[in-house]
Amino acid sequence: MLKEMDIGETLKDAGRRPTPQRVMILSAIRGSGGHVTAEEILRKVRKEYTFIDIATIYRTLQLFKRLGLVSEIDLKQGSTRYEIAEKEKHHHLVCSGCGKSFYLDHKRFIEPLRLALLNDFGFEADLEHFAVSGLCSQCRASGKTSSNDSKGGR
Amino acid sequence: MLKEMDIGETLKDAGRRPTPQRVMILSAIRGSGGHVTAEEILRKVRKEYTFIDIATIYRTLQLFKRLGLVSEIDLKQGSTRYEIAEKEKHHHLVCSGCGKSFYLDHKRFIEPLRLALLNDFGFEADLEHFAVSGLCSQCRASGKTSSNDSKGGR
DNA sequence: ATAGTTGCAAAGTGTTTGCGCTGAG
DNA sequence: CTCAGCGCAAACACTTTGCAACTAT
Repeated sequence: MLKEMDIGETLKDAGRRPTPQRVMILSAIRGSGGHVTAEEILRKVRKEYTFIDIATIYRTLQLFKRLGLVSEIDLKQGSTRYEIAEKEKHHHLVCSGCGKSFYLDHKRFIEPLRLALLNDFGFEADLEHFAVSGLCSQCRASGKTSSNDSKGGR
Repeated sequence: MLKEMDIGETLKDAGRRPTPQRVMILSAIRGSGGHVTAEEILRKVRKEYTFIDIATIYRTLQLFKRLGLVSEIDLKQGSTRYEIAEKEKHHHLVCSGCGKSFYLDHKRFIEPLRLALLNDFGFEADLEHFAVSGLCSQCRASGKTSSNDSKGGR
């Protein structure tokens, strides 16, 4: 459970300033309970502070990424998403029916694959953070098909 | 071994014309021995026919995709790549050191994951075609680090 | 004629950059 | 003072779209 305080520390340690914008951006991500796009962060922060610009969001996200505060996920939904970095490696199942995403434990599901690739090919897979799309059980039950034609939605 | 002929059949069956552009685009992909970007196809085809436009490439790629002639891969390297569609499902290992990519068999490596997700979560993963980035054995041997900072390169 | 196809130019996304102004150290 | 950080506008890379001309049937 990181608290607001941390951002100050982390930023100062890196010789950066904990500006209001940065604090707002971080809490916007925190308050979203998941992974958000830059655009979504922009909208959230604008409720508090109208003048924030998308460039600031992107610059801040890059900074946060470098500092290990957030991590990036590409859910293949057009734009990159960001979430608060956690110590435990994990991935996402993204339902193309309802858009929801689910936590996928690394050790149990992904590590075996990583090891297999390493053993069989000597390939050191970078499975830091990725997303598997598909249909969640609910959507399957309600008879949706994997109408995942990408582009367009939203 | 599909031959040039097939494109004619496939297109005609779909009520489309096997135009020179389309033939050239398909053989450009074939002749690339792997997965290519739209831009790369453009360059290849232009050697034969200077006036081809990138829009035609994209339109044709969409058409080919719909007809099942090519499949799309997002190697996360900026632009989408395309390759000749094969019957056997497979994926790619993409080395972030040398850029090379390697074939990854579906049944052996990915199907187990798919089944696990289905059993454990009832999640029907759409693991059609994806790419795992990392370092190939050669690059590991030659001491490269996973300097995969994405964006920017080229 | 009719419908499919093309080149060209323009528009669209999502993201990044240049720049001058501001404000903390 | 000095440099990080900001908002703004413009640039960027990749992809899509509108349109008028063209072409096989």
